Amino acid sequence: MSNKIRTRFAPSPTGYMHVGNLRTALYAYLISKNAGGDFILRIEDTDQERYVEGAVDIIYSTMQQTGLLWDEGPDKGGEYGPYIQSQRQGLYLEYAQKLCELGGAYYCFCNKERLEAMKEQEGGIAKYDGLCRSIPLAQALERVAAGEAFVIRQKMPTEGETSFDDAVFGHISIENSELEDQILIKSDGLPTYNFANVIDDHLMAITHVVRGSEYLTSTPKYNLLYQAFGWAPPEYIHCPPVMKDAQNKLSKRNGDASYQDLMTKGYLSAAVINYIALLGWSPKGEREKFSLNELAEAFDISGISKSPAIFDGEKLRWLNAEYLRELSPEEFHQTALPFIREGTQKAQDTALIAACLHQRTEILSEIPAQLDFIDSQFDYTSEIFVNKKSKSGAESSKLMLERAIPVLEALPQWTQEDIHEALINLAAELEVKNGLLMWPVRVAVSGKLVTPGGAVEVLGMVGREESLSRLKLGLGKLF
RNA sequence: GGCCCGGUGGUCAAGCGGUUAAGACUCCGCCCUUUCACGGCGGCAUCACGAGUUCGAUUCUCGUCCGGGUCACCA
Repeated sequence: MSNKIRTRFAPSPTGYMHVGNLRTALYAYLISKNAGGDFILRIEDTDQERYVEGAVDIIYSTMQQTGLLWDEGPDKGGEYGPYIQSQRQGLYLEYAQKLCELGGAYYCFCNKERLEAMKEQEGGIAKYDGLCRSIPLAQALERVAAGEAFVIRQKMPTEGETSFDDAVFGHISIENSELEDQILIKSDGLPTYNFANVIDDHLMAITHVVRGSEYLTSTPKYNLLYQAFGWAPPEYIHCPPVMKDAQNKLSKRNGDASYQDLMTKGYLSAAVINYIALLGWSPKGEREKFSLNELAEAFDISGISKSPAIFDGEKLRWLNAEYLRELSPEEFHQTALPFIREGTQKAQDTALIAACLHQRTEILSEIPAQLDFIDSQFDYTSEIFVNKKSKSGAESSKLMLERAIPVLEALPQWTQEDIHEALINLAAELEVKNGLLMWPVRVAVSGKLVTPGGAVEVLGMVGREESLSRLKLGLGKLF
């Protein structure tokens, strides 16, 4: 009826959602949304042995958190349901039988022993020899009725070649002699992935098939299936793989690149989506930051690259930092709060801490370690009072601390404004650069060379009483 | 091994026969500055190799090398 674009993401519930999967889902989503089309979620669980409990929930939650919302799916319904392959079982066998009648497939009664023996003879790599091709359909049907075990195989042409045009890779052509009579229906009656995929994509009216490039060479087999049924094949958009390094694809076993892992490390969902969109796709202009909606608007299949892309954690960090910085002070305070509390329980003014952290945080999980000086002070030596750039040394620090302590003690209120004013005025009075005074104050209160904030902020974070006591302690180290 | 695909700086990448070969991350330097960071400015660094086509190749063709994928009753 309509020419609406329909794409689908069709994962198998076999474990975690890694970045490569997520990117495929993202591209499928973007391609449909760019054209105002529909995005369908289908669960491909035809392999009962690899099914992992809870995997479906991970798929749901990941897609929801990232905003890849589906228009039709198992939980949502739609006019092409059901959207879980195990609930469509009977369907596939029916179509396979029909294909046998059409001459595109045949029943095969060869047992696994024969197949394995054949493979062994050929040195590990052997195509099925087509022994059962010659069994007349009527006879095969009788054997099936008699209860004999069988599979259904696709009948490949033996000559010529089959080709198709991929939206990314262009024209792909494969000799038919390379193609095996692949199994469509397994002996357990369930379809293989390749078969179920074709049936479902057709029945669900999928117009654009988006998937990894590992399917590139099997696509001719798909098209032969479409042809045998007399159906129009979809557009194919094969995506290059996401790599961990030059040799290895990104995978759960290789590292920690699952979406969930990134979330616990303190990455923002929007940053992850933005980053992986750029892994293998390049926008027209020079802009790199895109929200999901902006991506949908800008996405263009012609920008998808053919070559593999290595996942670069450095750049993700940078992008994540950009997203963090874009947050309003309130938003940042809120999202960082759990991490701030992990670093300090005593601190009163978490808004001040958040404000200091805001421009220095790349990933949230780095926050606690930066705050370790607040609740308790580490021991340090007087060496940290020496800083070349501030021209600070032991002698100057001693003097600065001696003068700063009474000034701070005399402060009626421990606010950032008052502390700042008092210290700036003191420096002016002593006719020294701010840095010369600020350095010893900051290191004495924190005990650290690097802190998320200057002297004024650190005093505020640690609090009046504790700060003064630490300043005196620091001064003591200088004698 | 057969077949398919790919190869621009360390990484992501633009580029479609003539460019000083964009841009981003990283790294380095300078400025700003109350440490670090942020921000600003500047810098280092790339067309895998060899032929051919062409007045001219990063762009086209072939070969070599390197890498990936695929050849399951897995998806």
